Amino acid sequence: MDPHLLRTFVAVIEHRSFSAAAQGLGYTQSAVSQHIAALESDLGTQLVERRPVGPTVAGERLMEHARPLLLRLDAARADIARLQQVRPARLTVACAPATLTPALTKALAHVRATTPALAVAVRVRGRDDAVREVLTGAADVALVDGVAAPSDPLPLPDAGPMTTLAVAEEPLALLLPADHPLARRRSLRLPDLADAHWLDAPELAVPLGQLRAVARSDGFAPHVTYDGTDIRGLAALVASGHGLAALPLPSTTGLPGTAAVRIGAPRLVHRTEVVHPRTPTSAVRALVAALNG
Amino acid sequence: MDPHLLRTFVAVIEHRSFSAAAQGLGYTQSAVSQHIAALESDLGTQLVERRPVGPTVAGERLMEHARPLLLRLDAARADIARLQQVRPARLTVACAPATLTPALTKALAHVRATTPALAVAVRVRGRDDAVREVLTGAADVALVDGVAAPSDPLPLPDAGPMTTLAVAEEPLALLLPADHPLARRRSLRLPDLADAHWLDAPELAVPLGQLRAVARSDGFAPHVTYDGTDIRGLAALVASGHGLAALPLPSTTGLPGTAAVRIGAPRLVHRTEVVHPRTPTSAVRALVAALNG
DNA sequence: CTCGGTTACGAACGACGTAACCATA
DNA sequence: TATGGTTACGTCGTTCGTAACCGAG
Repeated sequence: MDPHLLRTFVAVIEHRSFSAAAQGLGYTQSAVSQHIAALESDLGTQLVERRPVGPTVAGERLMEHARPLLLRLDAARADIARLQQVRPARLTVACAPATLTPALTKALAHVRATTPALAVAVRVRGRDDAVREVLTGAADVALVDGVAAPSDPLPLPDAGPMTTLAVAEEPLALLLPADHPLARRRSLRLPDLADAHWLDAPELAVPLGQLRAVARSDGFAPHVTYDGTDIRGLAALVASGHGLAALPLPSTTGLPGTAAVRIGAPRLVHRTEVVHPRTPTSAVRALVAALNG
Repeated sequence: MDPHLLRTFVAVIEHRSFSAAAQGLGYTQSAVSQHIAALESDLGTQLVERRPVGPTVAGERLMEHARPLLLRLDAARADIARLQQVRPARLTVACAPATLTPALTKALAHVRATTPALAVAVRVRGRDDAVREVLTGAADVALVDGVAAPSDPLPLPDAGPMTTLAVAEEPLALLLPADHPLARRRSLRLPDLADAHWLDAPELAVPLGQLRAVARSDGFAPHVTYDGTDIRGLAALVASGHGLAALPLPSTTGLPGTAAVRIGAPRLVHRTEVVHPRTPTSAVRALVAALNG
């Protein structure tokens, strides 16, 4: 199970085509065919269905391993490379949409003021992508958010050693239409809402999967999915009755047509964490200090 | 970063010798030397210190990645292999010492009674080894224990997809000498004991690292380490004042010279979980059912 | 007939072993 | 000097690309 073969396998499944994967990888179609054949003979099973191209059952199982495997391989390489680098004149922040708050912008401003020559970049990513960029060295530090019990850590993908530190915990709120019967309540119990119509906004609001996990419930089925990162767009969907969404309380103010009700039970918080490598650059250390100070 | 090279690297670091690693792997010493040289040139850093042989800083960092990487590689192969197998005439249980309880032996008896031809094997392993054996297919199912907040899952190494299910949660108790000033108490607060003398019995009692994590404390420093799996041996050490140990309450009865006091705060439990692959054999399913029924 | 995956084959490359080499305790 | 890691080099296996092949739509 050479990583090259795994990489080819992943590309084939993603492109649903041998030739497209070959092009993407800079191989010939023949080489890709040979790679897949080698993998299949090594594992003793067919992994890819041809015409149309797609994973077999074993192939799908392999995919669950291949991606984290390749990620960790890249993470290991990046980790070693970081030990040798000497140029801390860059600070790239990968942050989840809901973490781009005044606290972050102020901290960034502070870092830029104290180290003027620093090239600062901010990129908004999904939670897992943000962590992945830190692991592979594409970003220096990530800010991710999610829901958890108070002072519990967030469940993050484990692809290698990294340092995580909580920077904020805010009450959790439910965003609902202003004219919703529950909109006047002071507080709500989450279990009562498991069967409601939910908006799944994985990039922006609390992912329903996390909600399901912390609430230990099978409910919270997505009714409508919102793939954007714009909170006004989410609010518009909520206001027009497409579903409910869980958000950090502070970011629910001033959203027209909606009301926010604090979630009282179970005791949950919206949590923001910084994630950075074990060997942070001085700029990362400065940012983390500014976020905490 | 070919897995072969990583495997060689790990062997070299473990054996603290190129030639010993070569022997262990079935290579010549020369090949091992070439493997290390290839890795070092690939990553652009020295990884191994020679004479005496040992990891450099970068090498230690690589070790943190190499082991989980190789484990997951084996897990992936085992996972695919399981999909093809047809012989469920074997049931190998890897269990942590404290999980070998009457509940388990009764469940095993039940499984053996209903499927007489089944070859049952029980092996006692450390927590991580037990999980590793399940991932690599060396065992069919693992029973592991640890400490956690009530109905929180145990922190297990994430080396691939697996199913975990809680089978028991018992109150946590502190084992101390019978004549200890706290021995008469009905209940104890854990934070008050962070600075006590602790026995670290990672194979048997609650690992101090887990205790430190759930109690969010820097204390619980190991005073004496006990590497055995025999609870009478641990009790003897506790009775003679070598330190305290946290154990599940039910297993503290009848230990001479010791007293057990329930840990009241924070609210923690000793938790036992079954771990098995996503594609359990029928025997595994039967065992899990018996454990829950 | 065409598109796309497979197979055959040769050239280039890489990996391993043998053996000579060299550095350190 | 002996032990043990390194280097040189020859052999063999592997991997890739070219090109012929073949099966499904």
